[in-house]
Amino acid sequence: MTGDRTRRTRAFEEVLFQIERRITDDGLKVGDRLPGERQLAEQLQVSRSSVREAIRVLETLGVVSSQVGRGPDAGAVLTSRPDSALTDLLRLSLGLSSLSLREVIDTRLMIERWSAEQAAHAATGAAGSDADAMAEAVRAMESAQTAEDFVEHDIAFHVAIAEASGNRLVAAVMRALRGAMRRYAIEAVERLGDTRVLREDHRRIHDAIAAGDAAGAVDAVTTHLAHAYPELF
Amino acid sequence: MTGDRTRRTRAFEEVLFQIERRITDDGLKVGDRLPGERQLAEQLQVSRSSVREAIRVLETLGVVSSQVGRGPDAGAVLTSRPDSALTDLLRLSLGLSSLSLREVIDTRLMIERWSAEQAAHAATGAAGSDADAMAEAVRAMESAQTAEDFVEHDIAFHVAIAEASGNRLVAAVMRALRGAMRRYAIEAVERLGDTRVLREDHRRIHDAIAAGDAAGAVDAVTTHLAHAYPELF
DNA sequence: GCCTGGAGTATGGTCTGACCATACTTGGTC
DNA sequence: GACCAAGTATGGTCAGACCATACTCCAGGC
Repeated sequence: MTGDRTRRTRAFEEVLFQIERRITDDGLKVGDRLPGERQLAEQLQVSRSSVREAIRVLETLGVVSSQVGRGPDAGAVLTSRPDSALTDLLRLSLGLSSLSLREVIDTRLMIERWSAEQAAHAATGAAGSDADAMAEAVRAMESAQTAEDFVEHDIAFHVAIAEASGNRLVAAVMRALRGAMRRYAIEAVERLGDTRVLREDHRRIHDAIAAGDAAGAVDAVTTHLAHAYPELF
Repeated sequence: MTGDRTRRTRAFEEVLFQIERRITDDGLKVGDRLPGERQLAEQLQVSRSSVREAIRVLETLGVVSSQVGRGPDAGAVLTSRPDSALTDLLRLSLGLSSLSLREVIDTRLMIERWSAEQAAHAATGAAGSDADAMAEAVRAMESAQTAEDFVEHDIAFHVAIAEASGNRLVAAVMRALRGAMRRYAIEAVERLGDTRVLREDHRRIHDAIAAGDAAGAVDAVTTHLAHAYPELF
């Protein structure tokens, strides 16, 4: 017989399960520390290597952050940085061609339209820091000299819109999308040469959001993405 | 001085980098195999533990799958299962309270509306298997006896919509969202008791998509989510 | 010639124990 | 009180061993 699908639970998976159980049952919060690797190994009756592999998984998922040395901040501390995990995931999926650029860009369009709409609705309230970030990015793009520089601030601008939506999950996905597409974006800007159209689009988006004009913001974003990816429309 | 932020790159991170370089440069595809752990360790001049930690990271990201034993399928094979990584990420973020249920549900609403619209547009073409999956899920929900059972088929139905959109990234996010929310969904169904309204909503969504009525599909989905989460509207 | 069963072997999974670099903690010295 | 050196707990890394698994190969029997 070949291809038996059942697989024994690996030791590090049991460690993962136990750590997650502690998080949910003991109500651990961001900032709390996990026991040291050696201590955890003894408690769970596994080797330190297995504990390390489990912690590596959690670190990959952005749930813990390991610090060497000694003191209150040393060891495995619970954090929350889902961005890098999402970014790595998308970048690798693109590299493996198991996702097409088209799919990523369509997703971006969906998020961006939604974020712009939400941000415009929220604009009447506070949202000061996000608005500042948008304005700052728009300004920085005016003086960008290289494509890398331009894209960096372009990313900051669009991420600021997503953050202004008030939804951290959507913002995290947006950051991941742009991070994974960074390389392609730089190439696209270099190919384009002139960024005047893009910069004008940014101003329109910013103005519409600041004015609380949701429909206008959605429209401006849609136009902008069409300019940025003419080959897909 | 305290809190120096610079950190030496760890050995397994170098391994990660090298593996990713091979994927992009050598054009490795899903199904291709990586060298064995021992061989990789020797090639990169690191210990096997470091190689293992790198592979564990890639496995967490759903990029490789490790099989023991010997033969063509043994070893670390490149795959593409971003779902579990996304699911774990969301579940842990919810457990750590670094994401609110509100944010997850709002994201779901965004995705679901978009997917329904796209699926309706695509309905004129083939999309046979997704339509089948939807119909099958609708049928199964009629005969579900327990809340667990109902939610299982409910998830299948909504995932089928996302898949019918034709965007694998959106579908993966949808699967992750529902997977991470499974527990809450079961509780919600138990609290609700009567699922007639939900089942009627599903039929409306299904009919609208099958008829290619995009606006109707979006509307039906919005109504459905309002029924499913009355406390958020 | 074909099938069958056992030996061989490459794979990941796990464990042990050691050593290193880091960074805080402690305590002594001036 | 300020400063510096020893102590120590932490993660990071390595080497080497052993196990379970699952395929490969080959000898033997039919």
